[in-house]
Amino acid sequence: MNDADVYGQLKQYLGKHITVSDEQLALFCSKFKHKKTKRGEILLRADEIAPYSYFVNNGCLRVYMMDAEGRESTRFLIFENSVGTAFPSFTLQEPSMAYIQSVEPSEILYITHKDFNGLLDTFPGWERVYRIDLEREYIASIRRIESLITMDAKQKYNLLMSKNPALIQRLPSRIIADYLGISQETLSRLKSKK
Amino acid sequence: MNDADVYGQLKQYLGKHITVSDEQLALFCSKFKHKKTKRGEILLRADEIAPYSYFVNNGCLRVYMMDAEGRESTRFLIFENSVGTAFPSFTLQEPSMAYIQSVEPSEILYITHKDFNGLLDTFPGWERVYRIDLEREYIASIRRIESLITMDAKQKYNLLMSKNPALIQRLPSRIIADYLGISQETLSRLKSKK
DNA sequence: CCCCAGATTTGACAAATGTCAATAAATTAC
DNA sequence: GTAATTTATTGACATTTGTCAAATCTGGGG
Repeated sequence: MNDADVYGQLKQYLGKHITVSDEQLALFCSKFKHKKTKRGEILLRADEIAPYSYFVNNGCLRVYMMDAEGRESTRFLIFENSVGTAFPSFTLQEPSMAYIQSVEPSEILYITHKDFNGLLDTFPGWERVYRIDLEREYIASIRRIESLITMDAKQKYNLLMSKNPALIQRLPSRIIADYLGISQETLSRLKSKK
Repeated sequence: MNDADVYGQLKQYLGKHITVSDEQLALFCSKFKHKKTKRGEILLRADEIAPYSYFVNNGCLRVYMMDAEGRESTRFLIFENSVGTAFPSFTLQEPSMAYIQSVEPSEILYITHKDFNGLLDTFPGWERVYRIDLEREYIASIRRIESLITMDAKQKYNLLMSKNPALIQRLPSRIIADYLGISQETLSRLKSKK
């Protein structure tokens, strides 16, 4: 894939919801910069204000918290062809509770908060696309809350298996465990028993 | 409060974000119907498609799920001066996993899905107000996910106490417990110990 | 104002999950 | 390819939380 293609997936993502001219698309994409990350690279640290929102071309970003004892909890995962960041920090421009890490070597696009908000004011249809995306992500978070307040460890794991098996194959089980809010030992036992 | 005033809070809510003319406000409000509910009244049952989104003038609505054994889990609470519904069902117009119940005698406004979407297309500024509200609620849900995957029962209760003491005073502890995803007995013991 | 259904508390016990430590397996970096 | 490092598994045990049952409390409706 040459440099001219790095915006192809972003254009497709936008085109799924609205139809815009090629010049408009080019203008939209010009706000995004391109970057390749190494495995394990940290893109944001806690207490920093998230400057960017990311579109993942390939690879995976992980938004996670760390407690005083160094224990990590994965709040969110961002895979190919989706947008994400440390959402509260980016949106409110306040210090982040979370880190962002590239769990795989990834190829990503990123946009500043200022440019992001600028597009909302100036780019026709972008506020709608973003709003619909927000609805989708909010619904996903509601489903996750439901599973967290109603299910035990095995049920949560089985649900993830059925809804997102790719995630389980792809990520180390340590991350699966702290995404589900259980210990790695418990997860390991679930896998062998069931 | 007479009938002419039932839209006062909704107008204030809208006015917090954008400035609109009185006629526009009146048009906006005309899409909302007014209703008083009894304590315990069910507004939506699981498997129904949520027809309405609600603005609560006073009182409190509760969005909850019920498992096969009849155990309830509170997904969401909607207090005065805020908007809410069984969000996934209302937004996607698909059968709801959740019930909506009025936990107190309440006074509410409600709007159909069709009118809600109509306003997004026709009412200047409404998509923005709604989008910003979505961001706020999505952030709240992220915070809740964080507390669910990182905290034990006592920590979750203490957090709720510090962030939302009114909620604890106002609602029966059975509901507090299933909002936190713990049993009422565990909650009762936390309260006496700490 | 009283009664009663529902809510809360408490006790005894069971089950689920976490913690710590040791070992085994896998993956990365060189 | 191999050593070094991380990751995953397993065992033993502690802790938390859930479950069921009974007793007590409470507040809303008549």
